[in-house]
Amino acid sequence: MSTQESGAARPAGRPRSEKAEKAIIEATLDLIGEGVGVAELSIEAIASRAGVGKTTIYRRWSNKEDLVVDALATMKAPLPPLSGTSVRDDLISLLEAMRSESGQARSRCVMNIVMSEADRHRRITERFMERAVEPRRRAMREVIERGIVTGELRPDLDVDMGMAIISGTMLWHTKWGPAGDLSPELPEQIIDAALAGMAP
Amino acid sequence: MSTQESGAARPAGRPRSEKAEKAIIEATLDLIGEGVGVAELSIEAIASRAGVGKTTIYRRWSNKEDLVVDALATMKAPLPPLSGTSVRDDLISLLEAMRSESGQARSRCVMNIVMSEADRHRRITERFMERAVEPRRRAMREVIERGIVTGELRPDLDVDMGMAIISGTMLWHTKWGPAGDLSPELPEQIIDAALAGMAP
Amino acid sequence: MSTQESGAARPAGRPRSEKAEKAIIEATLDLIGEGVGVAELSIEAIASRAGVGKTTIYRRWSNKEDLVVDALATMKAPLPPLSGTSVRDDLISLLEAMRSESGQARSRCVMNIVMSEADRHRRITERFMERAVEPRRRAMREVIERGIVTGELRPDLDVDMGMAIISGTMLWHTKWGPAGDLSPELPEQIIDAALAGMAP
Amino acid sequence: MSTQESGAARPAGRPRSEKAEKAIIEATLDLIGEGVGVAELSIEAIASRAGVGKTTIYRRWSNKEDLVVDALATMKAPLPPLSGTSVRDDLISLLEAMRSESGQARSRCVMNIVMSEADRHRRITERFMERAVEPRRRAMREVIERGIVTGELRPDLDVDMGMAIISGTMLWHTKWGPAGDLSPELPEQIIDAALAGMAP
DNA sequence: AGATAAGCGAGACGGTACGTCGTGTCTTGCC
DNA sequence: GGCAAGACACGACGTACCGTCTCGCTTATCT
Repeated sequence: MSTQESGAARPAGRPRSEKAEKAIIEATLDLIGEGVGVAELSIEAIASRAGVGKTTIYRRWSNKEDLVVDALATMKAPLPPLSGTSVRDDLISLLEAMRSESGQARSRCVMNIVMSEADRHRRITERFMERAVEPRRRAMREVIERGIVTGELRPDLDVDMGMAIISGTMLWHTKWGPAGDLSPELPEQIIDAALAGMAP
Repeated sequence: MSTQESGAARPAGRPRSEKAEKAIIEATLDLIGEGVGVAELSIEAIASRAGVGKTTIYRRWSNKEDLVVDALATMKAPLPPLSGTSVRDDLISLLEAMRSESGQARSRCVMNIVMSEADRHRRITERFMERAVEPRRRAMREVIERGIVTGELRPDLDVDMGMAIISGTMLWHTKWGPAGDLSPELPEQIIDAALAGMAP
Repeated sequence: MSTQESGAARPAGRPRSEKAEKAIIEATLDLIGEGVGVAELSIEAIASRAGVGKTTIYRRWSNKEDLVVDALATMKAPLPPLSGTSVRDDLISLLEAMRSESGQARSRCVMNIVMSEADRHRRITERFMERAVEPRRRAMREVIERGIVTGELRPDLDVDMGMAIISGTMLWHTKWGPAGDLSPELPEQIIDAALAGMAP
Repeated sequence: MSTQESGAARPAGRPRSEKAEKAIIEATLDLIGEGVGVAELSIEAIASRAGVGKTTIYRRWSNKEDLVVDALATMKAPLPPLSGTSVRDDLISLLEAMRSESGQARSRCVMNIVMSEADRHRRITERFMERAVEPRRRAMREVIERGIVTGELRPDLDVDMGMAIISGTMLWHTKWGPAGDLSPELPEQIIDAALAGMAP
């Protein structure tokens, strides 16, 4: 990596340490992954875990929300490859990606935060949705619309409602389903039940 | 009333004030209703709003979680009267009850807490589910099972999955749907979409 | 102990328990004797040690100061018998009484309180002086005045100043003298030194 | 002074504020000067009056006693200039200094505390004695020893007893004398009475 | 090479809330 | 009506973090 970007006007003085920045983000996600909520998340703990002074954090983010927004935004949505053989298979793949991700502590905690802070810290939710949820949403929409075209799904299907049914049912199981990890058969079961009302 | 209850040993000293207890619970729900999360919820603020000393709170609940558990548990589920004319009507009534409740700030905040604290404060969720969610769940199950008997629903319908679809889709709209209040037509739309896959 | 005093007009209801009263006073003096100052002296501790409810204390004394005043007032000044053979002997007897008393923890603590609360709780001091100090003062004054009459002391002696010298010197040794108990020879030494300036 | 002491390792981080330290000490003495005893002396009140956080106090002194010890230790003994013309004049000067000081509320309260906490908080007394009482004691001893050399005082005089008589008599008047301020003639009267027994 | 300037770890700062304890008052049921 | 027990509103305790502010360095660029 070049130490001299040609185009940008560089401010005087010592440049900010990228290493510190990464350590801070990582420490934040670490703590979140341990189930620490936004409120309990203490800047002091982040600083200490990142081996960094508090000033170094506050110099970059003016408050905790901003930091969390940026930290969560680094979580990307690893879209599964879709075989394209059938709508059913692709939808199952999408749900299976969600299911396996929900098995990881960090992802589950991030999801909790995103959902729980929806009211108090709207920006956290918004930014995260845009970066991490929207791509999946788009993928699911494409699959469904393709299904309508191919005749696998009813032509008068309300796409939004269809997506809501699939995602919502999955969400329901994640939050209220029997404790412990989700069964591997769940995506298939959900899709089959949902398709029953969508097939022509 | 007899001054001498035979069975229970009445403890010595001044009995605990029911008034104080109610004021504390009410103040807690008030603050929660203003969007204060469990973490930001300060015992000092509750005490002050309830016009009560902190000791009076700590005498009853040894920690914040216990208090919140009890406070949320007082939120009862006002089950709507079900006409019983058809499965469709009854399910719409159930969803409509949820929709109108989600319009109230306090209920919405309570729901947020219950969902967000699911990991950190499992007991909050458990107790609330048992007191407030389970009755509705039972009602919905009865409606669906009755529908199977009357032939309004497919005889081989997986009741649990059916409930997950309906509740989950509603939940989805509550959390991720277009901002602002839910449309009054939503319950009807959801039920119609869901029934499409459940009708015989 | 009779439960029925003949003469006094008796108020209705159960008479106050003399036993409780004594226990309270005794507990108070006990605690004071352990070096607990007026401020640290907790009504709760007194009640608990006396095996008495707090109400029983507050029914009799409206505040801590009143209780302490009464408690200290029960400490009497056991004036030593004065041989009367000589002024010197009598003065030594008086100081010796003070010396031996200062060896008892309770007396020493009481003295500390009386002296230290002089400003804050003037009534404590006043009442105690009147009951416990004044009699000794009077005794010493009589000895000195008798000495003037008998010619053992200078006829132009300022009696008040003489008393101040003797008592003050003793007080000084009590508070600032070498740590530990006062030497048995001290009274004699003080009186001899003081009489040097008082003899004719 | 060099800004770079070679030997001492300067601790990292922001140095402690001398201003805060002084404000705390001053607030403590202020409150003591208003007659607040050690027990009633609340750290919260000191912090508030000093415009300082409680932490800033606890960072320096782990308990109230330590703080009071340091606060009282800053009270210096402003020794009066001694003319040296005669033992009598010098002793009167010393007593006069004590008298005028006892007119100031703060000094009087400090004295009360030092005397009353002698048992409970021995360190308060010890440190204060060393810093504030010992210098005066030394001055008085020098005057008296000089008097013995010059022949103004008896050669066989017990110096310690002489000091006890003078200081003790003064102390007596301070505590038990007629209420209100001490008479301006008192020092002269005491010294004359005391010297009567010390002159050759 | 030296001056200038911002970033850095450390940690003190004025605050707020914590959960505990003791205050003086009150409210029970028993005596 | 006295009594013990103990709940009550209140306020100080000593602790933990907050977000801000100095410190003495270090690390860059610009003379």
